[in-house]
Amino acid sequence: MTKDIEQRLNRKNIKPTAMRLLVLDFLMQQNAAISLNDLEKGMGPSDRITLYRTLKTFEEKGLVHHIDDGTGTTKYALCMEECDGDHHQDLHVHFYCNSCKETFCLPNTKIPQMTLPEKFRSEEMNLVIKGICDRCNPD
Amino acid sequence: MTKDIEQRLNRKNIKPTAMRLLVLDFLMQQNAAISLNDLEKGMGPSDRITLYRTLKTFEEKGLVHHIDDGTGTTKYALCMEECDGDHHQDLHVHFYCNSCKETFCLPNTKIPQMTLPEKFRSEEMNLVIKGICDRCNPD
DNA sequence: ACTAACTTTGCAATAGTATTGCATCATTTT
DNA sequence: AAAATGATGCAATACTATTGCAAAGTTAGT
Repeated sequence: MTKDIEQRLNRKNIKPTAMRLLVLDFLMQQNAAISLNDLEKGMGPSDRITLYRTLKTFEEKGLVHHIDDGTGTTKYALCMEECDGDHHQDLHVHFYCNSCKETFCLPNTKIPQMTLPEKFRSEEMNLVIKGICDRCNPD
Repeated sequence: MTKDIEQRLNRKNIKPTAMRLLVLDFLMQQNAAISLNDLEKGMGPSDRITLYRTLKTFEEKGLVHHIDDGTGTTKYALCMEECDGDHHQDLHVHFYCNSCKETFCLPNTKIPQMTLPEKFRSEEMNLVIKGICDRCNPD
């Protein structure tokens, strides 16, 4: 079972250490984006800074992307497999639920094309929508 | 001259103290969004916390809105006059220039309507575009 | 297998932003 | 004029993010 986890690291040129296998495994079990704190609590006892750097490494290599959802706490989520690691702030929307306080990727909701004012050139975009997520919505 | 500044405060039900007049005056002179630090430096010697709370008050009353541009430092900018103070995370786009590191409101660039997945309900949206602003663009 | 070079990990420490508590001063109300 | 309310200033704190450095682990060359 660790095999696919290990391969996933290899495919991104990340040396598969024990720590990294554990972190990736944990990340793959999440359905919402998680903060460093969540990771620290969710994993067995492990050093916070190492976890921090593990996430950093994963991000540099294009395995995860971080989400700034406006809460002041950075969240992390796995990238799509095909993400190439450069501009993976990709074009999908992030959703923060005001009720359950979870942050989700909406991989199928893309940021629409937009015309900027004269001479502005866009390099990355970050769209966070806040509201009520599907599971918290009573309708 | 302070008259219109004072009136602007009054219109938003903000008691026009000396401090607040100064802060609003300063804000009106900016063409980019500013951080608490910018404000502190730009004003004469004044207490950082008071400035912080002044901005908070302005925000609650719908006079300014804050912008989370992903730099980790919250920026503030004046709202349009007609902003009613409730959902003033309005629908305009914010732009962060990777070159001059300034953050701007693009009041005429609105966030397009978008279809969310089933049962997701949107309450606010925050779109930050990063790139090169008009003044830094050589073209 | 052994050492050198490099990478990862863990602990300590620091930086910076955001935020609250409390006492003082000012302003408005009765 | 006293009481109540709001604003200000200082001190202190809470967090998140980040760096330095030394120890441990891994890889490569001989």
